Amino acid sequence: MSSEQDIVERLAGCGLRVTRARRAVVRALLESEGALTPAQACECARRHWPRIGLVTAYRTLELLAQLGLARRVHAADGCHGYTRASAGHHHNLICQRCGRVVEFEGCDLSALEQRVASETGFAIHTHILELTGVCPLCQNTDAGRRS
Amino acid sequence: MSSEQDIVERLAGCGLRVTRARRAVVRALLESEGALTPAQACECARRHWPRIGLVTAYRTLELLAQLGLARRVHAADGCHGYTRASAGHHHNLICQRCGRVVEFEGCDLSALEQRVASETGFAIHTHILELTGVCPLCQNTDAGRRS
DNA sequence: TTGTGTGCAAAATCTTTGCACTTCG
DNA sequence: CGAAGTGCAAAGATTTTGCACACAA
Repeated sequence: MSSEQDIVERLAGCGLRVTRARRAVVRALLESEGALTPAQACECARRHWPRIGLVTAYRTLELLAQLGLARRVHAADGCHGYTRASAGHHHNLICQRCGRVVEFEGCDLSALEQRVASETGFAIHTHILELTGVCPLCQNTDAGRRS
Repeated sequence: MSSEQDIVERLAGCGLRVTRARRAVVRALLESEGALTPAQACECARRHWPRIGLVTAYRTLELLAQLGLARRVHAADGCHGYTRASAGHHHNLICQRCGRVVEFEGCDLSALEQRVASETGFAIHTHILELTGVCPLCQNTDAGRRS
């Protein structure tokens, strides 16, 4: 997973400014175990930079997502959450009980993609893949308690 | 793909009423090649039942999704669209140019799921998978024209 | 006939935009 | 200093809710 330092360097490398507000959003994402909506990210970021506004949370999450430093989480109930993202091709594994998000890599869908491509005639470019289940902590906890 | 008749029977079988508004939304979904947002579904459904209101489109799509007769489409720009869904475990293949949605089946992720489960300790219950690419029609059309 | 389902209007949310002020580089 | 970035307030969308009426069963 990227560190705050990595992200700061990445921003600077793109000619983007490293502001307090952006740092605060980045920290919120790194600290959170689960996905954050813009409103939640704003709230968490305020711990680091109280003056941050909701609009900046929206803009910063969108920016981080474009840079590949954050990723939208597609849950059954919507896709308004963002989570930190490592460099490279990764996917998310989400705990349906506590919301924790863990990354994994090494999805090998090329065989599937080839089969579907030849069956449908589509040229397949990319995919969305997310696994959902129950994390070890929640398994050890009798049904339903939150982390 | 389910026919209108199948869907009607499914509704009736659940003790739900088969109203004109519901039929109109079902037809809108079946006629559309791509995913429909509630607003779009409402507009299309009006061709069959002009008095339908937007609220009913929301409620009906949600209802159909719960019955497994419709499915949310998770695109990069959001997940506010619904598409028709066949019975059983299927996934969507989406044309990034014209928006056409095609179903496919036979995703075999069990090996991947087992590997990730043992690496992370999660008990994996389900997954979201969508492929994105360019459909045959759009491939034959010089960049960018819509169907 | 009866109660589920509907449409409408209004409320509640969520998201984007415009603009003057800050602040990073 | 200069321009990118921010916060605020307001506008725009989207989604939900309350309620009287309609209409499948």
